[in-house]
Formats: sequence, C-alpha cells, structure tokens
Amino acid sequence: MADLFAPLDDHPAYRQIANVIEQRIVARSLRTGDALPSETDLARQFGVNRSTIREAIRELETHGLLGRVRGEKRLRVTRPEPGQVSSGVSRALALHDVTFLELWEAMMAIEPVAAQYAAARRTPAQLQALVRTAARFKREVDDTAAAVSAVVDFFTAVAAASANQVLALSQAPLNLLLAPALTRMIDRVPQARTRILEAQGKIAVAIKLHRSEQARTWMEKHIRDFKRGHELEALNPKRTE
Amino acid sequence: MADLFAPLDDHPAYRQIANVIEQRIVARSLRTGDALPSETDLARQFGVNRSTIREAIRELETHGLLGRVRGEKRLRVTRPEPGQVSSGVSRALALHDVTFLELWEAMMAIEPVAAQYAAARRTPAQLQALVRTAARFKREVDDTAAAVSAVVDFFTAVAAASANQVLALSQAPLNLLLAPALTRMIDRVPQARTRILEAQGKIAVAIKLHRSEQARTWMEKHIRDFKRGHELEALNPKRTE
DNA sequence: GTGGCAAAATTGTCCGACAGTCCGATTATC
DNA sequence: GATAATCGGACTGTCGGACAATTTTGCCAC
Repeated sequence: MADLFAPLDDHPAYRQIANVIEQRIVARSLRTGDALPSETDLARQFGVNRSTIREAIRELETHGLLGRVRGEKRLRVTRPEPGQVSSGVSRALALHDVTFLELWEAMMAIEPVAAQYAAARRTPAQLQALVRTAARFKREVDDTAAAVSAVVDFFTAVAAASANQVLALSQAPLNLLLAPALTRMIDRVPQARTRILEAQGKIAVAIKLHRSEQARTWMEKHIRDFKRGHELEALNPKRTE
Repeated sequence: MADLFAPLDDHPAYRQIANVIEQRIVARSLRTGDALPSETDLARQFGVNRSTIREAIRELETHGLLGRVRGEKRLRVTRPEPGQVSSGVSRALALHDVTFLELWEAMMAIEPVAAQYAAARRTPAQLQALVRTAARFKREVDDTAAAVSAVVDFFTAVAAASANQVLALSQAPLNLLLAPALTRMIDRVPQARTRILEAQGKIAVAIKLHRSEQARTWMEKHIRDFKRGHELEALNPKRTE
C-alpha cells in the first residue's frame, strides 16, 4: 500500500542549483561549447555564496556536463564522453560483484550485433583502426598487459565501427570488466592467445568485406571461446611461481 | 609522431582527494555501509580545508559512491544504484542525439536475450511483478502517459527477472530513451496498443512456463513492432487539434 | 533497559581573503 | 604593419573562520 504522504526531502541549495543548470543543458538552452558565467557571477545570479556554486559545479562536472578544455580557465558546457560515462557504469557493476557469467552473457548479446553492423557500415578509417589493433595484439601477444589491452581495444574499435552510439556505449563498460578477467585467463590457458588471434583475423576480414553474417558468427565464436577459456582456467591450478 | 613531452595536467586537490577515497571504496577498504569520517576530520586527515573536502565529497556523491540514508546526517559508503547510473547514461545518449534506429538496434540486441534468460531463471515474485505491469498496461491502455510508463516497466521487469545485473544495467538506459519515442508513436499509430498488449501477453506466458526460446522470439517480434510503428508514425501526419 | 534531556558534534551555508594563472589590451620592437 | 613583451584585471583553487539548524552522544533518572 502506498503511503499517503511521501517524505519530503529538502534538497540542499547546491543540489537545486545543479539541477537547474542541468535542465538548462539538457533542454539545449545552454548549448555544448557555451562558456559558463564565472563562479562569482553565478553566485550573484542565484543569490548564494560562491562556495555553494562550486559544490553545484562539481556535481555537473562529474556528470560530464561541464568541463574545461585543457589549459583554459572557464568552464564550458560539454557532452559527456562515452569513456567517462562507461567507466562510471563499470565501477558500479564491479561494486555489485557481477559474475563472469553475467558479463559474458551481456557480451554475447551485444558484441556480435556490433560486429554485424560494423561489417555493414564501417568506414575505411574505422576498418583501418580495427586492423591496427588486431596487428597490435599479434605483435605484443607475449606481453600480457599489452595483449589484454589490445583485445579490449579491438572490441572498442568494432563497436565504434558499428555507427551506433547506443551499442557503443552499452559495450564500453563491458570492456573494463573484461580486462581483469581476461588477464587471469590468458595467462593460464595456453591456447587462448592463438584462438584470439585467429578470431580477430576472421572478424576483421569479414568486416572488411562487408560480410555482416560472417562478422556476427565469428564474433559469437570469439566470445564463446572466452567462456571456454574461463572454464578451463577454473580447472587449471594457479601458476605458482 | 608522438610528442616528446606529454602535457602535464595538475589535478586540483579536490579531485585528488576524490580519487583517493574512490579507490578505497573500489578496493573495498571502505565497505558499503561504512560511515565516513566527518568533514572536519577528513579535512584534518588530508591536511586541507573543509571546503576542499566538500567539493571532493560532492564528486563521489554524484557518482553514487557516497550517500546518506534518509534523515541521517553522516555520509556512508553506498553502492551506486542502477537507476542513478542509468539515468546518467541516458542523459549522455540524449545529448549525443541518438536516433531511433540506434536505440532500436540496441534494444533488439538486448531485450530478447533478457527475455530468454528471464524465462529460464525468473523467480515467482519476479514473474508476478512482470504480470502485474502487463495488467497495468491493459488497464490504463487509454491513458497515454500511464500506458507508456507501463511498457517501460514491463521491460524493466523482464530485465530484472533475467538475473543478470549487466544486462539489466545495459537495458535500463534504453527505457528512458524509449519513453518519449513511444509516447509519440502510441498516439499516432492506432494498432500499436493492441499489438503491445498481445506481445506482452505472449512474453509473460512464455516466461511463466520457462519457455526460453518462445520468450526470446516473442520479444523480438515485440521490438520489431516498434520499428514498424515508428515507420508508420513517420508516414502519418501529426494529429492537429 | 528505556526514556528523556542537555551538551557536543556535524552539516549547510555564508563571508572575506589571497596566490597563481589565464586573458585581453596596451605598449615596445623589428 | 606585424609581432613580441608587458601589465592589469578577472577568475579559479584554496584557505580561515563563523553561525544556525539538526543530529548524535553521553548521562541521568526511572
């Protein structure tokens, strides 16, 4: 049964101010790139102290709605960068103790589709970027950290080539979660590196040739391999050294 | 070619402090539910002014890492709530002007899979919640706002029943973007309401009976309908009244 | 142990201040 | 005339202190 009265929570001034400015930004009344008035000026306009304004600004800054270009002093309205947003999401997921299986299922849902659209729509530049990360993996295959980073970048490149911001932004957080899991796995499962190398090659070719179906299928196999690898890793004893 | 020197960016004190505290939280050295020291105490520990601490805290608060239970004064370590996180993501996507097609493709990737796992793993309680939102849609089918909200909640309920936090969190932002698009569509495409009603029924039954494949298939049809509806809407003239 | 109460602590907000730095305009230089 | 050096103003980051409102705590009586 719903209560008759909702508890009223008084928002402190800094939050109210943050909300007001946020609404202006979302409503495009403040547009991307616009410079914000100075803190002193804002304090005057809102009729509060500068300290209060600063707290409000911090809020918007961490949301990625405000930022400053390097070396500049004044804040400007910014569009939240995918990297910033996704790192927040993956931190949240990490704190919720997501299992590898949960991560894997989500990857299985998203990555193949991204690959499929990437094959259909990639630009030459995107293809090139993708091929380069694949080459990087091949080159640095023995340096675990570099190899893992290359794998992650490969996924990112595929998502970027999909020309779908929603997919790309849904996919980005998965990468950050994948990295640690993959690091463990790649060291303990000998065949992992070869399989990844092969899969990346097949996927890259499919995307190059605009073969949507093949790109999706190979990406599916690729991801499925991760699960196999993870299961194998669980069986193998830790390397003790 | 790479520059010889990278630009050095000095992080202001409030950001450094925020980072330190954040790391402690992520590393579980500060655990969920723990109360944070008072601002004065933190200022002493970090050797900075209380104002600086406050700015740092605002940062962590908006990330959802700190929060306070209603009516309490002291801050405690909190796990970022999915709702909070996803609203940030969808705001970011909105500011990036995602198209309906992008949204649709992402839904098409995620929702059917969520339905599939929901059918496999839903608890009785989750099923009940899901059935209730379906019933709510049926009941309020003529109130556009309420109907749209019910549709969104139906998706949320399915994702929750999938027992996969990653999928659920990937799916949540899509809802917030779907709502406005759906509102326009449902008013202009007469058959939309009936189709949604039918699809929700089929999906609910499939999930009830643990029929994974059926759940996924029906969800696919359901989502596909959205695209059809969107195309029809584009053809139809706006209702002028 | 429980309830009640006064004292201490804490948060939200304000005020004023100052060093370091960025920006724009003015002036000096080639 | 174009460019380089210079200067003052504006702005941010940080500091110190202050105060009301409210929460938390410690204590006492029951």
